[in-house]
Amino acid sequence: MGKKHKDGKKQKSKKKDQTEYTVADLSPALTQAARSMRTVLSRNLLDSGLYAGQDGVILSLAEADGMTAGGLAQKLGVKAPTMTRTIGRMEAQGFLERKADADDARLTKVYLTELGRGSVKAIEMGSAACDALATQAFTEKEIRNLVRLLKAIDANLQAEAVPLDEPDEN
Amino acid sequence: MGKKHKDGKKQKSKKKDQTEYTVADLSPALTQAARSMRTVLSRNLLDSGLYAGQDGVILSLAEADGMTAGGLAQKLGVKAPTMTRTIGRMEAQGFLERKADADDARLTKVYLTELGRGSVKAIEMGSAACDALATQAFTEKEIRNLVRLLKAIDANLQAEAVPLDEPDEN
DNA sequence: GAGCGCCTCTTAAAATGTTTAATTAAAAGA
DNA sequence: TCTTTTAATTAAACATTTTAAGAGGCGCTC
Repeated sequence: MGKKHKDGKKQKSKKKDQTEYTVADLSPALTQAARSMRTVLSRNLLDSGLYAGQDGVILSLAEADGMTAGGLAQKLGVKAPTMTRTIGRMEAQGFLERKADADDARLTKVYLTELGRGSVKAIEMGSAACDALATQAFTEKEIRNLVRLLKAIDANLQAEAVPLDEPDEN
Repeated sequence: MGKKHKDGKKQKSKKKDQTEYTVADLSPALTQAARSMRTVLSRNLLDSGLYAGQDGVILSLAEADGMTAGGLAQKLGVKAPTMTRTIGRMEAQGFLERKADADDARLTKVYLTELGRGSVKAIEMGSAACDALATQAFTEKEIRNLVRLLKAIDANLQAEAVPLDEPDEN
């Protein structure tokens, strides 16, 4: 950018030397960090012919091949039609294939193809490169704590966002 | 066959009591946490008639009214046409208005309307509620460290993502 | 075993968000 | 004056997501 940043452009609420973050800084910081990571991840994924959002499907299947479409949707936090569309696109790209379940014909099970299985390593490498880049100069302890807190945030929010079993009558 | 090593030689994701997270767990955890937060934030924002992504514009203008369209785009990490579109939608909704700069007619400066100014508090409250929900049972120190690390991640990724001055031919 | 309800997935329609490329307008400089 | 650069917008294209509605199959009850 051609602009010059002045040093003391604004000191809204933080000490100039301490950076006293509060809980109010969390959502913007999390949003921004996730956006930056998605940008870098997308760039890495493009080399495999994948779009952002598809890598989660591949990795989930690499861990448990033959998941149902609904299971994938739930695991990745999207609605069923979204997953149908994503799966359809990825099937057209040759990364995976659908097979009807033998026992229950309502279920659509999703399996990785050879191409899909071959892309797992590329995805993991791209993801690892992104993670390494993001955590430059972090200690292992910081990384462990960071992941732990992120997972706790997710659990806290999902507990509120999805009141799963609201037992009315049992 | 599709499964990975089943006996825990690395216990990367199978152990639940130890939670030995590694750097490889970062991007999925960050992605998931940001998705959950966006979901909750969107729900809170809908009460104000705002969509996700618009709150950043309001808050930026609340801090510095009269920013240019380009400045908003840069601050929020989107391209100029995206910001033009977002501003246009929000202007139609009555949250802000555009005015040409008096000195430089190329610049479009953006100002909050009364409606926009009135929504600032609602946004901040919704954001604060989301943050509080997300950080249940967190200590203040954990929160400070978390925000600090998230900002560091963003800085690390942006430093790589935007190789600003790239003198290609000289 | 026929009908009814429920579950799973898919299709359809609509809205948002994003990008690149091209266009318009205005300032800056030679 | 003429050329170049800058800022914003428009246009075209595509990805992602959602809700609502439809199609098909399973299980249970009578």
